[in-house]
Amino acid sequence: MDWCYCGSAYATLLRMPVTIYDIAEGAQVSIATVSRAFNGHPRVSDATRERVFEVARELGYQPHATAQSLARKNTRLIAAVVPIMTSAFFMEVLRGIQDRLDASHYDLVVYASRTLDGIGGQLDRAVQRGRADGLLLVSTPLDAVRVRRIAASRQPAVLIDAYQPEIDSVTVDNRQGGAVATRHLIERGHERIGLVLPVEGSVPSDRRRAGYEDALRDAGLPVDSDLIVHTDMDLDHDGYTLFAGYSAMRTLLQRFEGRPDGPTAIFVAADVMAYGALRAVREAGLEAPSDLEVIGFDDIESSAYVGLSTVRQPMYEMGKLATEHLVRRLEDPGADPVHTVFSPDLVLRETTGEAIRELA
Amino acid sequence: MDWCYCGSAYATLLRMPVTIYDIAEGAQVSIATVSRAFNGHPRVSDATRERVFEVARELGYQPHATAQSLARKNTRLIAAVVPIMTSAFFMEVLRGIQDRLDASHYDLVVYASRTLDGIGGQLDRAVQRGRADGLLLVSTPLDAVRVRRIAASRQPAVLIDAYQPEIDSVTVDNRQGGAVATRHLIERGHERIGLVLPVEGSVPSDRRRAGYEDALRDAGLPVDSDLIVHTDMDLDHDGYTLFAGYSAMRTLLQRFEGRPDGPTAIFVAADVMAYGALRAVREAGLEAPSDLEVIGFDDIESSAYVGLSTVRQPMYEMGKLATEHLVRRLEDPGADPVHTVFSPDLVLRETTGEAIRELA
DNA sequence: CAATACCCTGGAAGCGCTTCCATTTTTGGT
DNA sequence: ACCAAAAATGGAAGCGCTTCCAGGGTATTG
Repeated sequence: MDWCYCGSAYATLLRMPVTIYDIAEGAQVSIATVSRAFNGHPRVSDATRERVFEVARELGYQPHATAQSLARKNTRLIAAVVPIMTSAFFMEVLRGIQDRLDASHYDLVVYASRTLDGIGGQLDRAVQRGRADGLLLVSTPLDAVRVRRIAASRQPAVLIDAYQPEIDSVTVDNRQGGAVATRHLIERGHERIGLVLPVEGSVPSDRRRAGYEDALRDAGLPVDSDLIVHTDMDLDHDGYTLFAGYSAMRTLLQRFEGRPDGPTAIFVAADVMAYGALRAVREAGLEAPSDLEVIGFDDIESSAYVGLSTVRQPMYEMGKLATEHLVRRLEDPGADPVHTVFSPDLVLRETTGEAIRELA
Repeated sequence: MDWCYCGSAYATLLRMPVTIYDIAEGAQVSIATVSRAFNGHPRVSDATRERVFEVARELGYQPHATAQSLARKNTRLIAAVVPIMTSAFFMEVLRGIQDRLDASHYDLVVYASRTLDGIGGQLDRAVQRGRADGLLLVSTPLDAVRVRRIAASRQPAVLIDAYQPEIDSVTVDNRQGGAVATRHLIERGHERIGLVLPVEGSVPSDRRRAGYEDALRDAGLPVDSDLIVHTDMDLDHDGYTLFAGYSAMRTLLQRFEGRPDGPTAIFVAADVMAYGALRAVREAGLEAPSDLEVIGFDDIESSAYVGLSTVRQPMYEMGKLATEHLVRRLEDPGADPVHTVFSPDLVLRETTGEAIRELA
């Protein structure tokens, strides 16, 4: 090599970060050319490109992400806002998001909060100007103010498991799911069907409850509020926890203790909660499905092991599709909002009397 | 108000993003003063500060995160690199990280990959200059090259569930954990103890195996490789899956079918896998713990429901503590590496013959 | 009342990159 | 060999903020 990059050598000596200027100096070109070479711009001669890369490699140059973001006016970051809630639900959605993002050049910033209250603050951080290029909001309830703030932020957003007319969304039909689960129990001959729910006010569970009532009414059965129980504690994940299901189920069991009109089947609004409910059932000396049939909602991974009948929500697919929409909208900001609604599927296993079958 | 910010009004009209210049103009001060006001700099008169905030609120100004990052030379972003592996494990660690981060001004970028192969690329993205201020590497095996690259990136890093002499780390003593689990089975009178492992080469599981062998040797029992089985499939999460446990267990069961020297107890290297293993046991017409006792490793949430005896790994605490270390190091870059090793705890439940007890 | 100190504020230089525009060099056609 | 067109390159202006340095105003002190 007959060129000399004293400046760079000096920088190296001081362990200074290597900048585009060092490369320019080393390769005897302008920084504009270095930039173009690195960005695959066509108007750079092969010889120059080679030389630039050579020097860059030698000096261990990496473009500075923040500087690129500022100059390009985009961060290559997607923000996902998540109230952890059912952690398994979140995990699956996140997997879907990640998988789609892997194929893009976006990285993922996760804003998680433990409660619905905390979620507002997380959202605000995510929406900060210059933080991320797009927003993925999972199970995030939005008031009008926040919807406006999101619109004002000019960041494309996609809702997952939540709905707003003016924003793209990917949801599952919770009401239909609730109806499907309940109808299945009805078809199995049950007339007294219990319902175990997380805290009041959670939108998805309210809709599942609506579906439950639909199915009962369609079958000409009464809706008995004695058969419905909300978690009153463990608000940590909005009541979508094993323990919340356990304690709610105990409440229900105790309520009907010694009475002849107790439930013969239970619809639990989330699989994690159903695990807890099943535990309570066992502790009461009862057996599922012989004494009490149980069906959940979600179909998280371990439900296959537990043998829990449930309503499957395509969580992974929802995350993936939402990300797909977001990435598309990032490239083409116009276009009307798209709303995708998945239909939940019934998955039958032991807890509603299905025989054990092989996994996979 | 007697001042006028025509420029700002104009900007608002065009829906241009509001910058520090608009605020400066509106409040009749320089941008330097606006910046100082927003950063809580003491040398700003109360009157000026008020005026700046007033205008900012009116215009809906938010500082531009990227521009701040470039000027401040820090991103207020922490990168967490995670091979998803046992998703429950990851979730718990992530919760710990998030909880600690909530109390700071850092946001979290998650780099996840499905396999150990993919993790390298994720790491490279996370390490990019100007991307994040610090690194949290969960269960990430590092070769010498990567260790050097991390050092070169000048980003503080903390390893979780992995060890490198020159980098801060938070781990659990997997070997001890393996020994604890095995010793418990030995104490319960078992002499033929099976071992179910994920793919070969996973560092934590290798150490758990070492502990298993330690305990056997200490008890004067032979290490019989026939009793040890690795997953040969489902490399998706490195074999840390329900199905991988199921299939490995089936292999083991078939191997000893009809033989009198089969295992009477099994140590499964991860709870998720243990769920699959238990399933295989049931399908074989056996019952845990009466026919076969089973102990897992991790103590993920649902294990309490399943009644799985296991070795508890304080995942949440590990994430939280690692983040604590990282944040500290971010403020004080010097200082020698700190290595924290947690001791795993034995958690006894039904699958090793413990009676059902109440939850929580 | 002048001198010293202290506060508050503004000017301006970056942070490291992208990209428009202009200029120089090369290519190809005749 | 000459000219127009195309290709390659450089100059320079940002992107939106932080922060150093210095200037000017007001308050404090001898």
